[in-house]
Amino acid sequence: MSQSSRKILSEHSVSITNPRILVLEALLDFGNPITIDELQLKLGGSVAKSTLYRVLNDLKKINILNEFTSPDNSTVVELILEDHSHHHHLFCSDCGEVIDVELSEEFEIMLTKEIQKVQKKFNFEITDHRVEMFGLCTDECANCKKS
Amino acid sequence: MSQSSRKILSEHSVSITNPRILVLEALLDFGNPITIDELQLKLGGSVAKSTLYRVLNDLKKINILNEFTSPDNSTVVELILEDHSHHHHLFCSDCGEVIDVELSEEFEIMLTKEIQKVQKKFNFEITDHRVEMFGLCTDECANCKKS
DNA sequence: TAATAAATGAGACTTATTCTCATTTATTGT
DNA sequence: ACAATAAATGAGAATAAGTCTCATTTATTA
Ligand SMILES: [Mn+2]
Ligand SMILES: [Mn+2]
Ligand SMILES: [Zn+2]
Ligand SMILES: [Zn+2]
Repeated sequence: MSQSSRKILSEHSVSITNPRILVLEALLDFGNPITIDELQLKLGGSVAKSTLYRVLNDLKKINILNEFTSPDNSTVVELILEDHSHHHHLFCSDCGEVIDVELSEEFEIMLTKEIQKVQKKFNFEITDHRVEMFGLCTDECANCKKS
Repeated sequence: MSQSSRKILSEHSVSITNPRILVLEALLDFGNPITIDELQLKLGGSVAKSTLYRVLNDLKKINILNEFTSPDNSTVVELILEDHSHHHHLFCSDCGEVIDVELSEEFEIMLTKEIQKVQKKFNFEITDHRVEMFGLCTDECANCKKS
């Protein structure tokens, strides 16, 4: 693990520093999309707040970090790994969990065709897309209030 | 216009007040998704900041306002009107413009099927979804830097 | 029109993110 | 391994979007 975070940094010609290693390892270890709050908890003060944000920006710049806003307005980040294929997200409106979702290849193909139509219609160059789904965990979620 | 904003409010049994009328008319007049900054500009100080946020929350509560975050992290709002059908959004990463996009019915049907699969797989109750597309205006945008 | 509840404005407050700057650390060439 | 140099860090100040408080104004209703 310590190896792979260093490797990731050197592969992207970014200098290898302790905060960067710590943040990368926290992200690798968690393995799922994580809010910045949770990430800070996980780091337990080992990285200064200002440095954490700087490191996250560094990772965004080298395109290995994806950041988005959840419906409750918390900032969520996730590593983009090599084996990590294109996917989308499912959000629980109650407990705030964010789940990675892969949609079918046929669906993605159809979406690509739609995007091509939109590009033409609006004379846009579309470089990325996102499908987000919102709802409620209906089962065995310890954090969801089972009203 | 003054009529329809009053009508909207009374139809939703919300009391008719000046700030609510002013905000609704600004949104109706603009007609497109608008950032809160732009909305404040358009209102030109006629509504206090605290009141603006309260009014926007009121409109969300009666389900006639949609709010989302653009890729540059500004908050965007848009009215949900009766004639306003289900649609998605296209964002210019350069000038920040947000454009309403309707995708084909076949696409939406296929997406619904994908969502059903996801519901089963994760035991979720999915209530809403969003498709977002990101890119660049390639033409005649006064605000886009034509690098 | 009077009584009552609801909404507003002004500004204080909160809090996520950015910024500053003195200090520490990583890198590179010797 | 070492010194020189540039880059990164930590601590905390600054910024700013959004919320909250409370005294005052306004809408509703009878
Ligand atoms: Mn993900
Ligand atoms: Mn829209
Ligand atoms: Zn849940
Ligand atoms: Zn543009």
